[in-house]
Amino acid sequence: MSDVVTRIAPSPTGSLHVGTARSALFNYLFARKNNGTFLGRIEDTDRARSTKEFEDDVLEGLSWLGIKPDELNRQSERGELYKEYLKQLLDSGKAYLSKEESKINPGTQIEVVRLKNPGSSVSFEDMIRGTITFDTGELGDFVIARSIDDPLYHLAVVVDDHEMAVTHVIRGEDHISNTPRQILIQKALDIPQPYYAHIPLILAKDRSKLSKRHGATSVNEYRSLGYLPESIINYLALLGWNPDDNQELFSLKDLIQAFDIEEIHKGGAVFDIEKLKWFNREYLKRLSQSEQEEGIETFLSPKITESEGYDIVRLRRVTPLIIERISVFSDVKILSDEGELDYYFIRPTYKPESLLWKNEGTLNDVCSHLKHLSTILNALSEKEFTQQDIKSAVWGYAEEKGRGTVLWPMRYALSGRDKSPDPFALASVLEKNETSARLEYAIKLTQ
RNA sequence: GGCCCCAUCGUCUAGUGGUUAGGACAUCAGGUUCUCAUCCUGAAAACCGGGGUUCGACUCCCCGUGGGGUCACCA
Repeated sequence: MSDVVTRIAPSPTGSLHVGTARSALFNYLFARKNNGTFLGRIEDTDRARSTKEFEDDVLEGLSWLGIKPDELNRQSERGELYKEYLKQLLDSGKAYLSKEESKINPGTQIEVVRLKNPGSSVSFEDMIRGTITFDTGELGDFVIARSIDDPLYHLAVVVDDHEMAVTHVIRGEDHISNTPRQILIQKALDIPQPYYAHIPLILAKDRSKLSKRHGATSVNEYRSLGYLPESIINYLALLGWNPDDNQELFSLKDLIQAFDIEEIHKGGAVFDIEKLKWFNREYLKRLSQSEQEEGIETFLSPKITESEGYDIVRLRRVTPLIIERISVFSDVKILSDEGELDYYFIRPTYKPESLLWKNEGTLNDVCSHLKHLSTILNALSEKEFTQQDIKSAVWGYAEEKGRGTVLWPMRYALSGRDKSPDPFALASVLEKNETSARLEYAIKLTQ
């Protein structure tokens, strides 16, 4: 086989769609697997709808995911090339100029270029689906350029894939019905046909093609929610492709190793955000402590970051506890908006009755428990104020008086919340001074 | 509607003629030091239907049914 060349050919008319990202990924994987080249080509022949902003968005998205093309081209810069091929087609009589009324601007006359369609039956070998046959009769003499200087998609694609020596066209299933047209152009130009592989579509929950109306579809949206590129890559790869074994976690390197284009499925796959979240959590756990801190900090509410008790040391201690409760960094925003993270940084206030375990017992009992706890904890040095040490110090007393009756008020005094991490973790994270201050506050409340 | 593609738990999937149809996510139940989360264990959950072929079909063939894609002077 000659050197493998694949390509991703997005049109910059929108933000990088997850489907485009997956097509790019499969092209990237196939190229790398075969020591080939992965090309990028901006398909901006529709100048009215293409923008520089979207182009940047798409390109940035791809490099963020780690699948940046080896080379990049823009169709808008290759006009001369298409013109040459168009002339060749015209000269050989395989295409012709046709004066007709514009469909876009009714009333005005334009001269489009149409391909003379022999109306033959066309078939091609799809690497994923096998032989696909079309009767091209119904296609008629379709338009391949608005004018000699203004090529349309099908012409540009065929010319570029040929000029760039693309060997494998790996693209979405929605292009299957475009393929016969492109083959017709290839035949008219007498240029060879690349290998085709049409990958299944990413579907929404209702099993239709995933589009904006179904919610977040662009890579950038997920990126700004704090999803990790590794998890998006991993998830997208497993949507429509699977290795032989039960392995689920794959780095890009692993994917190149394991990837086999023949194993890509034929049926579409529903995009399941829950599974994506699961992947994201797995990669979140594998992040370094400082990366975790940084991610958390960007989503913490101002109420917390601007509070007096907020500092980076506290954040550092608290990070593992937060990571345990989120699957995406943006969950931090949800949690902090709900006040679930306040107590790590801000001293809580609450009604004294809340300190009662299951609403039983008396405030008097609670007071004496808290006093005893305070004494025990004060006996510990700041260095000994670890989760383990605190637990061993308190455990005996809790066992003796009843775990709930002791632990609930202790935890509540530290968090002011019905739900929170356990009191030992809380105390060690808050450190000795803040812990005793909060206990003192609770003791006062109960007196 | 024409043409084309597809079809295993709710979802992603393993399976290539003989399996208790396996795994993961989600769900539910139980357990782990008070609550929450984590973690552990377990449970429920699928071969679209009908014909063939075959000693034997989830696996092969045909026909239905269902779903999807596409029918531009967009890409």
